[in-house]
Formats: sequence, structure tokens, C-alpha cells
Amino acid sequence: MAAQSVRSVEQEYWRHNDLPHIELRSTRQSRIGYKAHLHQALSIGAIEQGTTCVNYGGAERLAHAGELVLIDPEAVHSCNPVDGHSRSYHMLYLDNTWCLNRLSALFGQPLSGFCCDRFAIKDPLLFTQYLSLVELLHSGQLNQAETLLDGLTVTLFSRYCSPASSDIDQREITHYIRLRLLENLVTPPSLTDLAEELHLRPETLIRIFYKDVGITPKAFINNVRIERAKLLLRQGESIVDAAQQTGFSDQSHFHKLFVLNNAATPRQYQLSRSISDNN
DNA sequence: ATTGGTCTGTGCATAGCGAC
DNA sequence: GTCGCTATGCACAGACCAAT
Repeated sequence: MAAQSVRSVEQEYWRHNDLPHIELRSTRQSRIGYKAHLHQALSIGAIEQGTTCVNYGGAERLAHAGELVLIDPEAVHSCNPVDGHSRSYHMLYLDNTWCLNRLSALFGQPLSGFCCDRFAIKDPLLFTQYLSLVELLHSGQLNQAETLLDGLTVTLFSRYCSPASSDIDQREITHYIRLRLLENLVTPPSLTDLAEELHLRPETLIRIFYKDVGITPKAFINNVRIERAKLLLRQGESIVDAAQQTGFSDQSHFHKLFVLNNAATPRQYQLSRSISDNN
């Protein structure tokens, strides 16, 4: 089977200034895989055709056509084709703060975090609602889309989500490393610096971080940089500027990492802006 | 302008082992 | 089970260039 290039994949991102808490990605007939990555948003996927293999929560899971998939915010995961076969899917990314506000209202208490109890959901009614939502977004019927999204998330949140501390199970060391890395994306402290600050060996530091987060500190900082760069691209920054402002001194290297994390080029991601924004 | 290939030096990730 | 030490392979950063 011939390798498929990222640029040849039929896919688009949907965004709109009136619904800033939503980003939708629709991908058709793709055999492109992802490396382990995370999103700050809640990810809700819908497999339209084929099967996808998701590495999530330390296990490999299969998601089949007709199923919805829930991935917690900031949870490390990767989605890859099975035996090189293509799959078509939508991914709905919902802003974490927006989700927390909705969940807080639903549970009647202010929440600082939440987690999803289920990974794959086979519910034909919910799946149909999800596809209707995609249709409404693509056709620009935003009011109806928002109403449908409200209903859909109330069902999903009440059935499949639970309140949780945002720092659940995270040791102080991991928390400290995250803060230090996020303090300065452009010139983050080296592993050696962090290890010295914590009076640990660098390997110990990596082990602790990997155990808690699921990726290494280096992979984590690159993920955050890519997420930040996506924000800048959405705001209309050039690819070169987005790369520089997020700490990538080489635009070529930024491009490669972006493709590995998103299965789309920065250009593809940015161009989708014209489809949806401000029109 | 964008995308992506190659090359080199460096830092990181990982595995294996032993000590506690 | 956790941690420290060592060796080793790999990924990355950065530079440069070519193709589109």
C-alpha cells in the first residue's frame, strides 16, 4: 500500500468567532497516524468509517464506525490506522473552561476538573445527534448547532463524566516541572536545571514526569508549543512568526513536529480559517 | 512563501544493573 | 518499589538547500 501524504488527505477544520469554544476537525479516508500528544480541550470523536486504534490511558483501544470517543483534556493519546486501512472521523474540541462551566452547573458545585468514565460509546441516537451537529456547523446554522450541542453535552456529561481534581494523582514534583516549563515556552529550563532545582537525578525526574503525565518533559513542552502555535495561527499570525513565538528557532522543524502531532500541515490548519471565520 | 529533505552535534530517553 | 549510575541509541535543533 502506497504511503499517503498529509497534504493529500481530505480534511478541514471548522471554527467560528461566534462559537469560540468549538473547533471541529473532519477527516476523510485518512491513513495518517499521530504521535502521542495532548489537547487542552475535551475531545469528542465520531468514527464515520473504518476503525482507529487509540493509545490512551496506557492501553491500546479500538474505536469502530458508529462509535463516539471521549478523551479527557490534557490526556496524552495517539490515534492510528489499523493495518494501514483508512478511516473517516470527526473530532470536536470543546474548550476546557466552557466544559467546566457546563459541568459545574450540571453538578451544582464549582468544579476545578473532570474526567470521562467511558472511552468509546456506542449509542446510535447520540451518534446521529453528533452528525447533525456537524451538518449544522458546516452549513452555518449556528443557533441550531448551539442548541444541539447543549443537549448533546448535557447527555454526555451527565452519563459519562465525573468531577475530579485537575491535579489528580499528580505529584508535587510533576506539578512543579509543568509550571517551570510553562513559565517560559521559548527558553524553558533544561532537564539538568530542573533536576538540580529538585535535588534529583535527571532520569528520576523523567521517570516521575512520564509516570504522571504519560509523555516526557521534552514531549510535553513541544505539545504545549504546538497548541500555542495553533492559537497564533488561528489569530492570523504567519507560520514563521508562530514558530518563532513558541520557541521553534527553525520553521522547518516546527513544520515536522506540527504534522506529527496533528496529521495536518500548519498551512492546512491555517487555511481552514478562511472557510469558517468571519463569514 | 511553503514544504520537506539531508546532515551534524548535542541533549534526551531508555534499558539494564545494583543498592537500599 | 524507588533511586542512582552507566552506556547507548535516538530525536531534536539548527543550518542549509531544493522543489513546488
